[in-house]
Amino acid sequence: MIPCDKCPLRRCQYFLPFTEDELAFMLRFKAGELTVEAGTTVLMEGSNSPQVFTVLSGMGTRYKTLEDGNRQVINFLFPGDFIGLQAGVMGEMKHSVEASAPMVLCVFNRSDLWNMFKAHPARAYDLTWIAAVEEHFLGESLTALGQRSAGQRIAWALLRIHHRLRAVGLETAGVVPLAFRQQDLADALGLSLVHTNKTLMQLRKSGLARWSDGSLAIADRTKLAEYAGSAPEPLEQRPLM
Amino acid sequence: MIPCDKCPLRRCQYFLPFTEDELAFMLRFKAGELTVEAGTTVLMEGSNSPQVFTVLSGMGTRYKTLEDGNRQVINFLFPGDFIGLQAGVMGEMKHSVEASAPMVLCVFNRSDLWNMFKAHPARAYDLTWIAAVEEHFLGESLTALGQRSAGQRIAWALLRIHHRLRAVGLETAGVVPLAFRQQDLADALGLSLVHTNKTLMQLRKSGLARWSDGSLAIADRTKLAEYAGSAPEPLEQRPLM
DNA sequence: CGTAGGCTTGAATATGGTCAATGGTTGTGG
DNA sequence: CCACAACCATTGACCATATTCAAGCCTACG
Repeated sequence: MIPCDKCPLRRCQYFLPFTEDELAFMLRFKAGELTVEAGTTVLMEGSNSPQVFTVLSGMGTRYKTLEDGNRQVINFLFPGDFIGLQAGVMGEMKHSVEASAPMVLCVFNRSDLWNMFKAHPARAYDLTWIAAVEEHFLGESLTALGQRSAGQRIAWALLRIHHRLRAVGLETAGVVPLAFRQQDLADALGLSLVHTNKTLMQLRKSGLARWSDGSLAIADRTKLAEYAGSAPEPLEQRPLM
Repeated sequence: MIPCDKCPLRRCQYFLPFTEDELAFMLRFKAGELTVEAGTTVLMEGSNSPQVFTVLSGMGTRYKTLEDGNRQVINFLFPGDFIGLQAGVMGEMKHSVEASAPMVLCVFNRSDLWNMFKAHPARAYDLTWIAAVEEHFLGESLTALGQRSAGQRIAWALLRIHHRLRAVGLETAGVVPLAFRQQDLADALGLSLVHTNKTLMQLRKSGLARWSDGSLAIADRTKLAEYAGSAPEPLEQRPLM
C-alpha cells in the first residue's frame, strides 16, 4: 500500500498541496487499497457502502441505470477523483461506479468521515470543496447536453477529458490514454452509439481529434474548443482527498 | 428579520430538525435578509460574492449563459435551497441566480463559513450533505436530458417541481404555484420553446398535468410518473441551512 | 391606444435515432 | 491450429422527433 506521503498524485500541480498536519491525518485516515480489473462494479446504486474511495490510478464511470435498461453515464472517473460522497453523508449511493480499466483505489472508512469533520475542519472543508467542484462539472455537462449539437458535445467531452488527464500528467505529445468504449461516451452525452461513431469519424477526418485504440490525440486544442463552441478553460487547482 | 428559531421552514417535515446547539449557532450565523423582486439577478456567474444565501421564500433559477447567447437553466430554486456554495468554497460562482418571483433570502457571511467548519462540525457536515443532495439532483437532471424524450422530460420536471413544493407545504389539493415561464422550463430541459409549449398542451389535453397562469395541477401523480418513465421518488429528508 | 412580453399554432426542415448488416480482434474450446 | 463466439467499431438507408421560421393572440401596462 502506498502511504499518502508517497502518493504520486501529490506531485501534480492540479491538486492543492497538503499541509504537514493534513498529511499526518491522511496517513491514518487511509484504511487500505482496493485493486480491481476492468469491468468490475465498485459501487452499486442503492448500496450502503461502509467505505469511500479516491481513485489512485485507472479510469472508470459513474452511471445510473433506468427502468427501461437505458444507461446514463454521469461522468468519467480519473486519478484523484473522490467516490462515495453520497453514501458517505446521505447513507446511500445514487449511482453506480464501474472500472473501465484496471483501477487502484484508496480506501477510507465511512465511519471515520465524521471524525474528520470533528477533528480536521480543514480536510472537511476540502471535501465540501470537492463536492462543489463536482457540482460545477455536472452543471457543465448539463449545459452540454441541453444546449450543444452532437458534434459540439463530443468535441467538448474529448477536450474536457484530455484536459483532466493532462492535469494528472498522463499526456505525452498531445496524446492521452483513454480506456472507454464509444458506447460509454454515447451514454454520457445522450447520443446513440451510431451517431457517436459517425461524429467521431468526422472529427478524425477533419483532423481535430483522433480517438482510436485507446488513445486520444488532440493536435490543436484551441481549434477543437472553437469547434465545440466553448472557451478553453484554465487549469484550476482543487483539493485532493 | 425572521430569527432562525421562528423560521417557518423548520416546520416542514422535509428538513431535518435542528438541535438546540445548532439553532443557537444559526441565530448568530444569519447575518441578514435580502428581499428582491421578480427578475432580479441575485448572483452573477464569475462573481465573488462575500455572501451566501438560503431561500426563505419565493422561486428562482440557477443558469449559465453561453457564448452564443443560449441559456441553460441548471435547476429551479425553492424555499430551503442553499445558494452560493461555489463562491463560498471555490471563490467564484459558476452560474448565475435570478429571482423568478419575489424572493426573500437569508444572508450569511462567507467569511463565517470557515468558522462554522472549525466550531460547528455538525453544521459543516450538513452543508456537505446539502452539496451531495445537489449533486444527486443534477445527476437526475442529466439523466433526464440524456435519456428521455421531450414528453417524458417535461412530465418528469413537473413531477419533481410538484414534489419539491409539496415538501415545503405549498400544495393545496394537488395544485402548486409556479412562477416560471415556459421558456425557463425549455431552457432547463434543453428543448425549444415551441416544442415545450406543444408538449405542455398535450399533457393538458390528456389530463395528466395542467400548468397555466402560474399554477401547476397534477391530478394523478402515479399516472404522470408512469408517463415520465420514472418511479415516483419518496420524500427523503435533508438538512436545512 | 400602442407596445412589450409571453403563449399558441402551423408548416417546412434538419438533426439525430433506429434498423440492419459487415468487419476486425480477441479469447476459448475442440 | 482452426472454428466459433463475443464484443466492439463501422457504414448505409430510412425515419421520427424536435427545431426553426413565421405569424397571430392575449394581457398587462404605460
